[in-house]
Amino acid sequence: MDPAGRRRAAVTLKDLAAELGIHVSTVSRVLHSDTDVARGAASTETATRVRDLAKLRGYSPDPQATSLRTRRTRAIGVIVPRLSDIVLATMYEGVEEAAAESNHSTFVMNSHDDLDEQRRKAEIMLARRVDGLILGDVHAGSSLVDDLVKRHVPFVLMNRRYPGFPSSTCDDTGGGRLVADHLWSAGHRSVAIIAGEPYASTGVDRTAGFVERWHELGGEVPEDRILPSRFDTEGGRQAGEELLRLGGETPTAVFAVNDFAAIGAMGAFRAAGLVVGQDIAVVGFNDTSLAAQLPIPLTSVRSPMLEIGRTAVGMLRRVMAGEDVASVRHPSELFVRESSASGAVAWTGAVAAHAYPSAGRDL
Amino acid sequence: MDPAGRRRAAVTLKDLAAELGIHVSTVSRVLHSDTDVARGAASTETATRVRDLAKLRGYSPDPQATSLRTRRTRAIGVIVPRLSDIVLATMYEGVEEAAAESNHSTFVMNSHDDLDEQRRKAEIMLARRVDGLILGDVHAGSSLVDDLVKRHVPFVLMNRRYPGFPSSTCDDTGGGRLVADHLWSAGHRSVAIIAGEPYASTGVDRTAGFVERWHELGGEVPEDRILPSRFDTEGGRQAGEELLRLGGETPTAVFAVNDFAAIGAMGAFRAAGLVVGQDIAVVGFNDTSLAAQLPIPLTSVRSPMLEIGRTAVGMLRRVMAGEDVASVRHPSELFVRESSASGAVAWTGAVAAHAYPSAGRDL
DNA sequence: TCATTCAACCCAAACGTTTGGGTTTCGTCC
DNA sequence: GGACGAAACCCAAACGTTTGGGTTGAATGA
Repeated sequence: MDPAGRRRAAVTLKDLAAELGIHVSTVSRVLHSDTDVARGAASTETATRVRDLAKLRGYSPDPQATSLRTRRTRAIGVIVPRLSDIVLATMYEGVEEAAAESNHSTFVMNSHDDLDEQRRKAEIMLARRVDGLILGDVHAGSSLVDDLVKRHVPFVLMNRRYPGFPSSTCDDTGGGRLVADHLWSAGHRSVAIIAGEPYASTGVDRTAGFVERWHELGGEVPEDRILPSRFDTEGGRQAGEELLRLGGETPTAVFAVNDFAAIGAMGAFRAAGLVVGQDIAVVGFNDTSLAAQLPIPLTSVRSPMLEIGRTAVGMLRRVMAGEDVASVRHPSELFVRESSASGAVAWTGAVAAHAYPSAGRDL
Repeated sequence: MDPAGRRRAAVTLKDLAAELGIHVSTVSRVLHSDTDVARGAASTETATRVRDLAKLRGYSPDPQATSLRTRRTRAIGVIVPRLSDIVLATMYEGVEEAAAESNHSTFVMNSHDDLDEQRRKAEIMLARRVDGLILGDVHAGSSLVDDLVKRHVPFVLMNRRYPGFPSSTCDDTGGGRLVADHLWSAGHRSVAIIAGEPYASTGVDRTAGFVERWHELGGEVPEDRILPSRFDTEGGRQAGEELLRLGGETPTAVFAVNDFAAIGAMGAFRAAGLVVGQDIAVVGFNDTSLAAQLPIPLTSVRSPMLEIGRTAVGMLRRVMAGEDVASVRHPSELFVRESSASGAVAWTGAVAAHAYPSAGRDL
């Protein structure tokens, strides 16, 4: 045992070649050959000898050496606002899974939704020579995407979209419409929206979809009832409090574009003496695992987060191959629960999971 | 613009050397020199010319080439149960931050707390030639750590500990003791514990700390009132329901070793008609951002998750340098909120943040 | 019989760095 | 005036792969 505790050097192609008495290039071709062997590289007998020894010695190619030679790292960079946001974390899980399946590895970094940090993190990724980028934090009007295009960096967007660039997102507009339909048919006419950050297409689209459908139904959403907010619980609470401070009648229903904001808003309403689900309906978005398990189960629109991540990888692979790819908007489903079941549902907590209008079953 | 949209090749040392009319090794030394220049590598004049041109051309060293030569990747691998668990995600944020500061990059993978997957993910990391590993998912009695030691792989543990190996964790035992003190002094005598997975030191230690202190105070925790559980909301709900199904008197207080399990349990209790904070006290662990914002704010022990992650990186760097390092247990703080404020606190939601006994201020 | 073909290999040059060792060209000292 | 030493460089090998192009030797075809 050496004092430094140094790891013993990994076995290389050269080692295998020497042990077999053949040339290193032959070993490489055998071990790498796409079209099985046959490629004229080696006899079947030699090929099996090579493969057997490789397995025996535990050979695994040095990715650094391979990258140096092939000019590809098989690594993709992922930038998200923050991984401690369960939505992005789940999307990233999908990314990691799909990337692993195609033998890519992933670097992920947090940008904290800061424009400078986005750029900085992207530069770090590129300095690491990633083969492509997945951006989960694109801001409306950001110039970063244009720069990346100019530099011929392959990338796709995830979670948030940006017109003109390929993205893997939820059908946020459609999701907003589902919520409008639900609340309207439950008899609500006075509503408010906790709309999220204005630079994020998610919140903007969900809000737009809701408003659009609400108008179609004959309703109206006053401007001052659409409150921007952070996406976290604290942001939802602040927006909820703000809403209560506004003059005029308190709305009978609130659509928060994010489950966490919804939870914060519920806290604010409860603190003001309102009973969520009776005095005021609350609807969230994403249907995170929490929503159904809350003391007052939260109505929410389920977005296929894992799938959004997986799709992003597939799209990126095609972009890296030079293909043109179209954006994908994954359909969403509404899950109605006690938080918006308007008094009819007993407060015993029995979950009435009648979905509306594109029904989904609850767990 | 080339048809494949190929990225233009990055500028290399050779490019710079050619343009300056000097040798590539000189450029390398100038740009790399730890002890500023002076090293006899080049004149100060040449050095500035080199540096200026490098900046101008946007030179950034090829990490693959560097790694190939130096046998170090400056990459560290991180394995966690799942990144969609906000606790691990936050620790990872700390890891990423600290790693970036020392110019390391990080790969992170999910093991889903599956032993085979742990091994598989570790192998993938090692195949990528990471310089070291941070394991956030070690299981009690796992043989993986021993194997890593045998293979001289530098690693540290995070989040969960394993006797005999360096780990960066929360002082889980102490946290459990804080909860015991709090509940005891609030007058509770009949308690139950939702204890988490038996293979995770976090849950085990928190439970042990609680029980230990409870005994010191003269209390008793019946065996059947310590329920194993998953760490998520669903797991907490199941354990809560199980608890209510048990015969005998319902406990007046429940300690869940994790905020999410606590939230699930709160749901179960409410569904049974119990008012959390009045009929039954609930305490969680980790003080995730949700806890304070819940409709019924949750008493919780705050663990410094970010710091745990940062510390893990510092420890790993020392392990990689061949030093011996001792485990670090980060102290925790109890934040008392309405969920365990035993009726005295009004249900208006006014948060009474009197901490006990090692007080912490609330946000 | 001899050119041709093919299988089964080998050769060597890259990819971009790092680094242990030269080799000049001075200025200085004795 | 020659030795010496330092400053300021250059040289070349190595890290582990990949890959376009050899080179054999035997079998085949006309």
